[in-house]
Amino acid sequence: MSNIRHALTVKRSDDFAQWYQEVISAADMAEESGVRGCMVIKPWGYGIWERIQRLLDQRIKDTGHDNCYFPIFIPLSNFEREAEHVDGFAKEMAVVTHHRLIADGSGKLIPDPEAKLEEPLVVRPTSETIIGDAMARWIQSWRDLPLLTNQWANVVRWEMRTRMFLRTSEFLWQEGHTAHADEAEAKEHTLRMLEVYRACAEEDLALPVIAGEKPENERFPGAVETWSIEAMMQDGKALQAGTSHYLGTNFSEAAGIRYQDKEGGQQLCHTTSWGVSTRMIGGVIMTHGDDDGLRVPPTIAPWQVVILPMLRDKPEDEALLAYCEELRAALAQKTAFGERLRVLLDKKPGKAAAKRWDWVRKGAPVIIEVGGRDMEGGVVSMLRRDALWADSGKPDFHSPEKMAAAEQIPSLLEEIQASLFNEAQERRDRNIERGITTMEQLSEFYAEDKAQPGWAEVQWSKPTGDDLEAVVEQLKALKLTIRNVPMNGEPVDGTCIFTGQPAIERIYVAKAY
RNA sequence: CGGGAAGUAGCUCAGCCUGGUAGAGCACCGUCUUCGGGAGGCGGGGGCCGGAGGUUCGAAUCCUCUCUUCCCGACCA
Repeated sequence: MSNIRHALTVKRSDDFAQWYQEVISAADMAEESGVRGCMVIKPWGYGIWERIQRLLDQRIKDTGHDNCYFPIFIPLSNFEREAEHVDGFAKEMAVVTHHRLIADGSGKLIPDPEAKLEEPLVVRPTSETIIGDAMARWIQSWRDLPLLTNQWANVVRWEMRTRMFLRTSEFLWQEGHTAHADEAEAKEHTLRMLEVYRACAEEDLALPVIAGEKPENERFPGAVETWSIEAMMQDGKALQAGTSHYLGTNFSEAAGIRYQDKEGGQQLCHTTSWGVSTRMIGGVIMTHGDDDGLRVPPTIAPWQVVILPMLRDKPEDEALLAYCEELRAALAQKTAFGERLRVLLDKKPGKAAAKRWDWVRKGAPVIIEVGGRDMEGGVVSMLRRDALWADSGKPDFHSPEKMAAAEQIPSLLEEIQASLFNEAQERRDRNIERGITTMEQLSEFYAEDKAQPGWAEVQWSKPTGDDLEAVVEQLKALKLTIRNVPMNGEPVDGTCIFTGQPAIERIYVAKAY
């Protein structure tokens, strides 16, 4: 295996952080923008986001939500109404204070002091407050409930340390905001959307996740309950891939979101919010990427099948292109995952062998090369990106008959999707340690010399307030965080690893992004 | 935001210490030879050396400031 010449220069096992960056540039997904913490998302990266958007948007609509769009600028006073919320976001907000520039006399432009805004506007870091305002206007009676909305937008959080896709100052996301008549219904909805995220992550992105509730110290500012889906990356760290919040009446009180009930009384609404972002793409990279680049799950691959004719710049090319076009047209009629196949016949000049490696790095699920000899034999040379190498150390080409390939590919794509998911799930399960019952064992498990320890599932007594803070401090010393309390977790049968008291529930502990 | 490192061709970097206005490999363009494979020969294009000031006869090179990136930390729905 060691004689394989991989398509990337950095291996995961040598430097995971650098490998991650190389995948992004080698797969041509995104690049630096020159603006601190902001990236340019290139066609292949954005194409993956568009796929995620399309699939998730359908799931959101299927659960009764309507899309809308709210302003990117939020009046400062609007933001100030919910105290915890302000506290959580104040440190990382971009603020607009002027509406005009003026020449300073030395060829520079400066904000015009005469054009200072009466009230500063913050660039939205999230939209609970401004959507809460709208909800207060839109909701009059119990007949208006539940109010189920969603918006696709960009948000800005002035992050101190950024990483492409995982944490950028500006990122793209979807934020759902709903209002309900009572607590039970709002809580139920919070979990319904968590389940939507679980399904999206596992079925669309092939990311196995653990859904559960965040501990009190990890709650969204202003939330009563915060739930998350957590995925394990190949270096064993956890990635919070989506969150769903039950906000109680906190934002309703702040914005005056009230309705008249059937008895004629005024009631506060119970609201929820939930979001997933372009961060998901980072999760896809760190879950499915390998030493040859990205491997995109077929459901979210902009192109699922790429056909590369071995052009020679000679008259014979025409027949070869026609042969490839027949295959492309046949494939384009097929469906997989309930959608038409997305097939590219890559006619760009250049040798097929060189272009092949470009598509390997990008992670197109199926790559088909076609040369004159294939054409004579009525076959094609097919490569599975998720099973790239043969034992010989060379790319593992298969040679099905052309139309047979067209027949096989839909089920092959579904097989690839399942294979990527299973590989990730097995790796995750293999890297969850369930036998830890003391802090000593935990400390040993995460000792500095252990390369990729993964997660620990431990039992605890669910301390709150200062007691919880003490636990958080202990974990911090080991660079660990509590990820979540898994839903449907095993019953407890021991004592709390932190306090020694009888355990109440199980939690996942891990290093995290 | 603290500590460290770094910004020179599209990419990876050399040159900087010991100032004299730029180099390599890959990529790119042309051409020839190849042609079931990430090819080779020859020729060629491309850089105000991140930006701004300063020292100097002269700055990629020395000094100051600034911007950006990477690593570690703090912070982080």
